[in-house]
Amino acid sequence: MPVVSEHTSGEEDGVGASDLVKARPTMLDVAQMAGVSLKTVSRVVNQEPRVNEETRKRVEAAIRSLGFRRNDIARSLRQGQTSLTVGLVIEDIANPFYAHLARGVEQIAQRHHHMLIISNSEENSQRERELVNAMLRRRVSGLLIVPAGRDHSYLQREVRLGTPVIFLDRPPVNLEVDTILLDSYGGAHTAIEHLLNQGHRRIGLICGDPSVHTGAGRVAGYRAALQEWGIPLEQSLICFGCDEPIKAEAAVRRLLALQDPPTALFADNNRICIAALRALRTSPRRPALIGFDDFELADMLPVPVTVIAHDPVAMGRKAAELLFARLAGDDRPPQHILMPTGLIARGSGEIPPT
Amino acid sequence: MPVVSEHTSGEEDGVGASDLVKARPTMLDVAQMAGVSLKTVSRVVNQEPRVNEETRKRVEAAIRSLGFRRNDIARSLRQGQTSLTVGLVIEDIANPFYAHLARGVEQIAQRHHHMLIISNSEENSQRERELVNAMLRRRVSGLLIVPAGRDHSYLQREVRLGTPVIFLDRPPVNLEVDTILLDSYGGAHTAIEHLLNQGHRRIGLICGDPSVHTGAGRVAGYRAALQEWGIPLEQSLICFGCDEPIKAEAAVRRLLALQDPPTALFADNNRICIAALRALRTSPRRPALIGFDDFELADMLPVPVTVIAHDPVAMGRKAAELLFARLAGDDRPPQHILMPTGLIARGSGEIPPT
DNA sequence: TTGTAGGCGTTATCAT
DNA sequence: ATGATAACGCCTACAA
Repeated sequence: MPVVSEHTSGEEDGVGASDLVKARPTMLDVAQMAGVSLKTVSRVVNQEPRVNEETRKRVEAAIRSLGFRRNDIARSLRQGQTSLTVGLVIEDIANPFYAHLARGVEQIAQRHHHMLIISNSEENSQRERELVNAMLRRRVSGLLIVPAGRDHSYLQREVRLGTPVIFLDRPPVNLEVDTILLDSYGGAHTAIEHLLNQGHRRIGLICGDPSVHTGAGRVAGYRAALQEWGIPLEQSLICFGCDEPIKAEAAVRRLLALQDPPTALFADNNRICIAALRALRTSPRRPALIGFDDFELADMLPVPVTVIAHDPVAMGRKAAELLFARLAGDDRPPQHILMPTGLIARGSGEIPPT
Repeated sequence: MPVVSEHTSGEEDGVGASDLVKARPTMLDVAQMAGVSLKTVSRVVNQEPRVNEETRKRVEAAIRSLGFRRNDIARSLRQGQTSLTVGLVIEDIANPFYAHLARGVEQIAQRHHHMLIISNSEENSQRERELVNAMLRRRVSGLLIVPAGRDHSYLQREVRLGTPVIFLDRPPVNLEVDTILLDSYGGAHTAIEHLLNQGHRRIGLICGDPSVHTGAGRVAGYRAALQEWGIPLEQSLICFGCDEPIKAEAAVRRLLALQDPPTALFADNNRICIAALRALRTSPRRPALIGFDDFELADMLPVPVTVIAHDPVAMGRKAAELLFARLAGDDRPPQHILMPTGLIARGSGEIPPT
């Protein structure tokens, strides 16, 4: 891996040769100053072995003196298809789940001397596609996508061309590539079973779009657990479309106002869970509550919140590791990885039915 | 699970053909297929005006058929110095403050058709410098930096070369560039004054490294407010070096164990504040508490937390807007912008002294 | 150990 | 309206 020496400073920092000021020095400039050929500069810059110690010193002096910095754009144009950059498309970096995901990705990217381009799709499939295309035009080495859209056939050609693409949190549609998902089904199943074990029989479900994969998996887990216990599904206890906090709050209030309200709630994700907590604050009732996704301060709330937890940093790391394995030649068939979840009992999920 | 047919291609899969499969089409390929010159393809791709409608259609068909995607690396090599990318160096994207900052930056970057490279310095000045250099080698259009290091003269030449550089949250050292800071002094002053107004006279301060600019400003605000009220500074009430949660927790416990413990605490930032809350949980005492930085769920805790709040998204936006103004030719002298802070009283800061 | 020639994929310039 | 040719800054291949 070629590394460039990057000592600056030591130079005249006053006004200096103001004509030279606006020109970014190239290897040619360095070569001329050092009295060698461009190729020799290239050798020094890329720490190639066969360079005379004398020459190297002279070139390095010129590099420092000019403040030369290798142009990685030109480098990657010549050298290969890649720009030592990976692209990450998420919904919103301000959501801690994605921020942690990004953290994990970047840890691995740094290790492989890659930088990370992050873009927010805002859950808009049109934007997702534009962002992906913009990244591909910039020739990212690979792509990590939390998809918003429902059709990813537009990536088929790119994948065939050899760009590693990995889907996170939600699977691709019309595309067969590596996919890393949370065990939504298992997590939801565990949560519901936990509530059933406490004696709850009427369990409300507040979730977002059930046609999104994560939503579907969690609904399926909810259903399966109830069915295993022989408890009939009650549609009035299931609230869909609660993606925005306001809708989730309203849903909770509606559930609690039912003639025969649920004694427990299961919240589909961190944002919905927090919205539910806000709704509960103004309610006389105190149903049990379990949320999918752990979140900061969950343990510090008046009733500490029981959650289905997982490790988004590990998920990001795993995805990035897989991506770099692909870049290194790993050509196994597309992998489907399920990240485990676990219940953390803190109190809110252990409230008995009333 | 939808499975996609994976025919490699309709071509003969001989040795020669498989080479074509791996080749990303260039403008030349498109030109040949459309029977025009490379330059005409370029005109179509870049939506230049003087192209015959007929020709344009033919070229567009070829583009679609080949799945051509302009190589922005080659483009920016030729066209100018920039890669339609801006770099953002922060401490840790998993910290909500930085995540929101990044969100604001990206909003503006998207508007200017730029992508965002984000990197975590982990509060390491060496890493900061490496990341900055890596970004400059990639010829980012501009740089947004939350600095970890204490010397930024290494950026002087780059700044003189015309790359806009903007410092966020902390000022540069040995470098004169645009800087956007929080009003640390004013925020801390407001917080302490608020506590003094409640009757508190012994106010503990838990902060990180006081030589970091934000820390220094907050300490100064603390000092000034006390001095204005004629209250002598007591060193035993001031805890430095509490960057890690464990240290902050220990500091709080130590303060509360004093013979004459403080009746109120001021926490330097969001992480310290949360650490303080954890320490207080196991303590019989209930001092008042105000934290710098708002954080999610602060209003939902058993004692809702009074904070000095500000708007990190707006800060990111402002920084990015300034950056693009610079790129557009704005050559005013380096700007120094102070983002306002405000106190949000929620309860913890209104506990009376005991 | 060092240098020369050519090309990566695009855009700019100048013809036609 | 279209095309030929020369850059952009670097690296690969191949001499010297």
